[in-house]
Amino acid sequence: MSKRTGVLEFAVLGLLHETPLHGYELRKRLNALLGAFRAFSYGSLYPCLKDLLRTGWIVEDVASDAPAALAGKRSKIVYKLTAEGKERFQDLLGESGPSAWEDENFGVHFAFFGRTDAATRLRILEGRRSRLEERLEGFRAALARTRERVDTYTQELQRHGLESVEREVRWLNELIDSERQTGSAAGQHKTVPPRQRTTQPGTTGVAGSRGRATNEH
Amino acid sequence: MSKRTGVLEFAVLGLLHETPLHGYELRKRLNALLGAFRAFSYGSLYPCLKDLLRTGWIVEDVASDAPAALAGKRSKIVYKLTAEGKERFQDLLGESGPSAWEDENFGVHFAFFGRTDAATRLRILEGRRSRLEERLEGFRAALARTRERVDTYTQELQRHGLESVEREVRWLNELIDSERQTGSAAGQHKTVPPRQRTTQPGTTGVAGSRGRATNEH
DNA sequence: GTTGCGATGTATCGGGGCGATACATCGGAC
DNA sequence: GTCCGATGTATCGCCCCGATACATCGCAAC
Repeated sequence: MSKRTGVLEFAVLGLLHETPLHGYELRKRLNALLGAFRAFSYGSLYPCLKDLLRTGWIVEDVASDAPAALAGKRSKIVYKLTAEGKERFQDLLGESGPSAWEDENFGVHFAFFGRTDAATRLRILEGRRSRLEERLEGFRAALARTRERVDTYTQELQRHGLESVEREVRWLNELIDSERQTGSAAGQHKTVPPRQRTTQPGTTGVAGSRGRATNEH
Repeated sequence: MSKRTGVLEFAVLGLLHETPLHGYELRKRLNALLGAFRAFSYGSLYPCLKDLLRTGWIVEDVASDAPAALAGKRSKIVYKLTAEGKERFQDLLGESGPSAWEDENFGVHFAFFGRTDAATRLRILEGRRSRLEERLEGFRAALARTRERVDTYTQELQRHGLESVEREVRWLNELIDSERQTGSAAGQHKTVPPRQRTTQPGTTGVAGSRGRATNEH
């Protein structure tokens, strides 16, 4: 218990920040929130909720589902954020160091960009980009080193990975440009500008290695 | 122990199939072999080697590193494949069911395509593709469902993920076309045709969520 | 009207694999 | 002569996933 990287904690706190929820619904929103980035299972969620309960960031509430329902059975536990929990979430939102743009954490931070300070957003985006460029170097070096020494298909796999990261860098560049324009020029649009795709239609690159979820069972 | 999905076991067997290796070198090649697909640490490798030893797929050999070196210290344990290990590897190579194209396994199977039967290759590629197309449906549905209900940045994340999978499907399509041409027309080229990129230069999409490695520490 | 089934809902257990860590030796730079 | 980074072997804590087990609800089929 406890050490938990924080991504689950962060996401739960953020979701509960808007409205109290019970586990089942929470998980669905969680996996929608994080998109293809990653997906959590109950085996992670419930232990995490217990921790959050223990530390006092959230409290549970046996909801009278329908007001008219007779008391007794029909549990349905609703979790809601405490004042300390909100404070904690704000702290996490403010993070702009390397931990905010590492592989595991970037996705969540990005998902909550709507509630993040503009300067922090930009710093995270740029940190992420330089992280990926760093990795790109390593990839290119590895590709050059192993060329002619490994299987053709292995090379294809490496090239494939390389191009994915390249695409992700391009994606970040677009986002950074958007942020810069919005930030300096007009002062304050809602979140991100209309997003007129520059030229080529496909650019991104996150992709999920860890299992999609969506459909249970 | 034991239940091990098989990807590590598979990769180790395949690497050792070419030449005996010791742990350190094995890990480096492992992570080169799998490219951006995934990266294993010693915490996984050594326990796996123990299992393989136990089941008899491999044996260890205290290598006389340089022939002239005096015996005694300087351990350097070299692992080599047994006949049973080779057999096991062949069995794994022949797999063409769903397990061969699931997220966790597809990468390894692909990495060893050079030693895989052409028909099996095609079946795996096609299985993978339909798996991804299935997922695409879910994504699109989720995107439509959550639109206007979630954060702008969250939507961007979802779109990003969606496009990544779309790109991966295009990549698979190219590969499948290549396989088909090679297989029917000329009978037998070495592995994959010269790979003249059709039109647009960027297409792939695997990307790594789970940590790159390459640089230790 | 009851039978069945899929969605909603809560919860735990086993264990795979990662990150950190601890050592030890080697070759070369300074 | 010594410091440092690469080579090398190995373990431990623990996060998180997948599988699994229940229980209830609404609703459609028969």
